[in-house]
Amino acid sequence: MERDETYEHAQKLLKMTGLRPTRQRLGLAHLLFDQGNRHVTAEGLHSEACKSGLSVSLATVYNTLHQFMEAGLLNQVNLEGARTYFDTNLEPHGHYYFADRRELMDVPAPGFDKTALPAPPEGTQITRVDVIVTLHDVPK
Amino acid sequence: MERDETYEHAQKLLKMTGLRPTRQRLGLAHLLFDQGNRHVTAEGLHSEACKSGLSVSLATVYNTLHQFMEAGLLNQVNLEGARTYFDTNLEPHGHYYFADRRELMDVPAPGFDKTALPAPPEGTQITRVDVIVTLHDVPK
DNA sequence: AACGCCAAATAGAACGATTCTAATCTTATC
DNA sequence: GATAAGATTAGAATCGTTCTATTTGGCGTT
Repeated sequence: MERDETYEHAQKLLKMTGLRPTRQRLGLAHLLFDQGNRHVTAEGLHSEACKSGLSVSLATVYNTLHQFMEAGLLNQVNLEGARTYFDTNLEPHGHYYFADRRELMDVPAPGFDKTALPAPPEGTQITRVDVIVTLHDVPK
Repeated sequence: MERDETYEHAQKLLKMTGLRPTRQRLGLAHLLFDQGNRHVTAEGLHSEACKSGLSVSLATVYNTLHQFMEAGLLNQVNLEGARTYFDTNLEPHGHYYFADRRELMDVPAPGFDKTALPAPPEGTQITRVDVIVTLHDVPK
């Protein structure tokens, strides 16, 4: 019995967004959304895709990640060192950044209340709130 | 009566840190610390220095900003787009990021409690907490 | 004031992550 | 299966930043 490669779930997501279900987008959607919440970089996802046998260029990975962002399927996380991470968890939450390992983890309880923020200055509106807790290994 | 260019305050700061009071470091310290809290980028500070008649290279601005960080005179703020800002406000606080203007402002009341964060995972310690509230102009 | 040592400053090359460009290939439609 | 619009591609270009090798400058000693 063969492995099912129809990517039903990914198909459905793409249909929702109106993006054409190309081989690359399907494969990337599958990697991103069919295994629980993830934090990926473009480079990371690209090499993962290549390993899994999906032929896709780095430029397309960038394009696709941005399109998924636009479509509201992903969130961006910005942190030190120019590296951008993409997060499949759409709930409001914070992040632990394990600096020594360059890895991200959701903070279960962000410990801050978005609604408790002071009203933003006149003529502006809040578009995102990022809470990043940077961690280093304790030297022993 | 001539303008006083001895930069007393800057001199004092450099003495405290043990960094040699070179012309460049004095000038930059003066720009950074003698006019209230500031948020600067390396590029921004460099062009400001040039305009004010201080001859300094971009590399030196980067070096100096990092040395001031090491010395605890500055904090770094990381946000989208690979651009790093340096902040002279050393108190714990959050930031508004005016995305349309690419400008930073301190958030008077951060609206979160650092102590309310869950204990970090075993073997790690919190080295920084960044709270960034991104704002966009309201289209009217 | 001249000497010399070493830290600091410099220009420009190198770098990593990302975006752009122009050509080629796919997909959906007729 | 021809067509047009959209998607993918390799590689060049860009941005902010760091590195490198060389020159300059601060400062304690003669």
